[in-house]
Amino acid sequence: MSRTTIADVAREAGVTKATVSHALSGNRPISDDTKAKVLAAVEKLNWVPSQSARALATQRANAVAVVLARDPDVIANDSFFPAFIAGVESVLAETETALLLQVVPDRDAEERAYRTLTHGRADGALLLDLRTDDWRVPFLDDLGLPTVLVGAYDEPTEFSCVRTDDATPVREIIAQLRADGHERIAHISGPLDYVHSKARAEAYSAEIGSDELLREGDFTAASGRTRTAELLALPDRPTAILYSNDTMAIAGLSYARSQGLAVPRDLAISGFDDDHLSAHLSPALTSVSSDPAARGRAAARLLRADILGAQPRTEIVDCNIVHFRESTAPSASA
Amino acid sequence: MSRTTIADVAREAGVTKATVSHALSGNRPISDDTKAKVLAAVEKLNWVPSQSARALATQRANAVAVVLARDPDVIANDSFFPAFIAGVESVLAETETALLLQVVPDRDAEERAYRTLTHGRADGALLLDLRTDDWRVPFLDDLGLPTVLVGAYDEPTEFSCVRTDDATPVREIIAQLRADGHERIAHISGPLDYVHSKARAEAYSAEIGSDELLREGDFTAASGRTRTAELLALPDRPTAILYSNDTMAIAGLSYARSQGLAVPRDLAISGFDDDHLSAHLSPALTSVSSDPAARGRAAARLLRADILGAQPRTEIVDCNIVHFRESTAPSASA
DNA sequence: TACACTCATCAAACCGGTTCACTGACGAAC
DNA sequence: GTTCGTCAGTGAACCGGTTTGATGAGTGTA
Repeated sequence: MSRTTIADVAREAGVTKATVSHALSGNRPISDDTKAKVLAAVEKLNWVPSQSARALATQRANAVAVVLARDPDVIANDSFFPAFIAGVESVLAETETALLLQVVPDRDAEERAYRTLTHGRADGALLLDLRTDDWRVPFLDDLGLPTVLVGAYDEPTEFSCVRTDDATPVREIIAQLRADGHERIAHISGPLDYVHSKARAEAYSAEIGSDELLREGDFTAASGRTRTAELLALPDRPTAILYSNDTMAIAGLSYARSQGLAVPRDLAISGFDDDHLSAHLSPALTSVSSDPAARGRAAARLLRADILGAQPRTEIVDCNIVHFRESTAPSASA
Repeated sequence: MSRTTIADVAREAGVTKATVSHALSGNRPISDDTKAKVLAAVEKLNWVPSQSARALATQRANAVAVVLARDPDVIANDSFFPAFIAGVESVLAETETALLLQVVPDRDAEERAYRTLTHGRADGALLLDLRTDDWRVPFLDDLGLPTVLVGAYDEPTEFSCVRTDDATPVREIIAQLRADGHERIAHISGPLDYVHSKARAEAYSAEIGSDELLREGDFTAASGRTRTAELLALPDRPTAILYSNDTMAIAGLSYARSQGLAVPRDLAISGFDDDHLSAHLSPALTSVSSDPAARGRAAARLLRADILGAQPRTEIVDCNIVHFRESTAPSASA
């Protein structure tokens, strides 16, 4: 089954390839008459233009890419990612743009991946898991690949950016905990070179006025457990812990319990990112839902605009909502 | 910055385009001497071949696709999908194959997506969320697109297939529950036109010998709650419920509790698919881990073989492990 | 010295679209 | 009746690779 090409359609309609192309794209005026003939031929032959030929001719891949340098395990346990992708897709679908996903093991592979992308595979990229002073930003700038940064990026940059306000929910949670009588409030952050971890940790430090009870985790359950153990072993242990994601919070909760502490009576716990199961735990986990789908939609729209040549701009998606649940309920003794 | 092409490399190395191509692909013998010159030129100019040009010339997109017709919400709450994708990627990365992800709203868009894919966008596809008598199977067969089915598919098919044995873990759980003294064991399934839901439900029915306590859910928390409520309202209510995924199980657990039932004392509960948080719930949820990453790897390998023209074959990934946890612990009263 | 036979390289065609410079026909203006 | 402008459509070049048939140099043989 040799596939039908635009030449077949042209022959069928009794016109040239150029006419077929113009009739369909509308780039040149074509009489309604021949336009109808072309459409009929397209229909009859069930023709679909070859994406690779079109990409070569137009220098447009009609695809955007997400390159992830994460460990497969981390991807699997991340509640942000799938929802974000779903949001991205909902926008891309409108323009028949495909989403290219690439997971790479190391920086070398990542550079190669981006290089290949720029050469006919994708028209733009979304940058996730931003680090402070991320090497990819100047690299992609160099490559000239339209890019949207997801997360805050403080260096000056030519790229569009989707940010959220992570400081406000942190302050809200701390305010509530204080109102409930907590004075020793700790924070277990994600890796501090991730911009979002850092933003949360800095909001915590600023509000509390000290880093004494700040510990750096890495978003895994194991680190949630270890850091929690450290904090609870302190002579003057915290009565509340704010975690930078739900996985660590739940691991912490389960450790605290194993030490005979009741949550929230002896220890208040809050997560971040609101995993879909968190509301169903017992105690239900206080967390911050951040509508990853909305951020995905915003990022996709910005990227589309960038590719079409619009000025880069920063969009703040105001989506963080604190859900206070049982795990931070005021203890009866307070 | 007009990108460098193979012609630039050829000029730099003092040879023709053809020689560059052969030197790199090894399709024709090229002297070590010129090969070295070519490589030096490639290095110097930092040349990366254009994927679109290559795709057009070779009729190979070097990409495979996953088209999802799911609701974005469902994607966001699915623990299977990200891990599966991660597994797929780990295999594709070896051959610089990209993964194309497309989320479509309806069947029309899905057909169009597949048509476009076959025309220069992708070399093959992975089919998820298989239904009994799925229209996509004959459709893709017609299109001639190499495809791997993920999940059982009972109709005769020319496609490769990655299956799992879902019946055994269901039987194991039921056996354990019976050993713990349960006699009224219910099952809340996923939509029964999904092959994996159906396989689980059929294993349940066969083992129990009756459909009296079988209810059809749809994998959402809401359905888990509703169906649980129905079962618990029965005059002779079940003392154990087997859910077809963890989300429904947790929703059911939380409903049962709201009705004053203790888990596992008054009601034993088991999930399926082992969400990463399930082990951390309290009570920790008995579930079946199914290693989605392993299935992703198997599917990607089969697809790669298919694209290269291998005979289609079915691979059974034996990955289902039942994790018995507190939610099905034998009640003290038993 | 002529012949066959490799081996390395070249030149051109090809993949399937898009785009641009050009042509021919027709109507309006002078 | 000639000239100009517009409009619809044509033909060829082009995008950047890969592939194939032809070419020429170099070696071995008769």
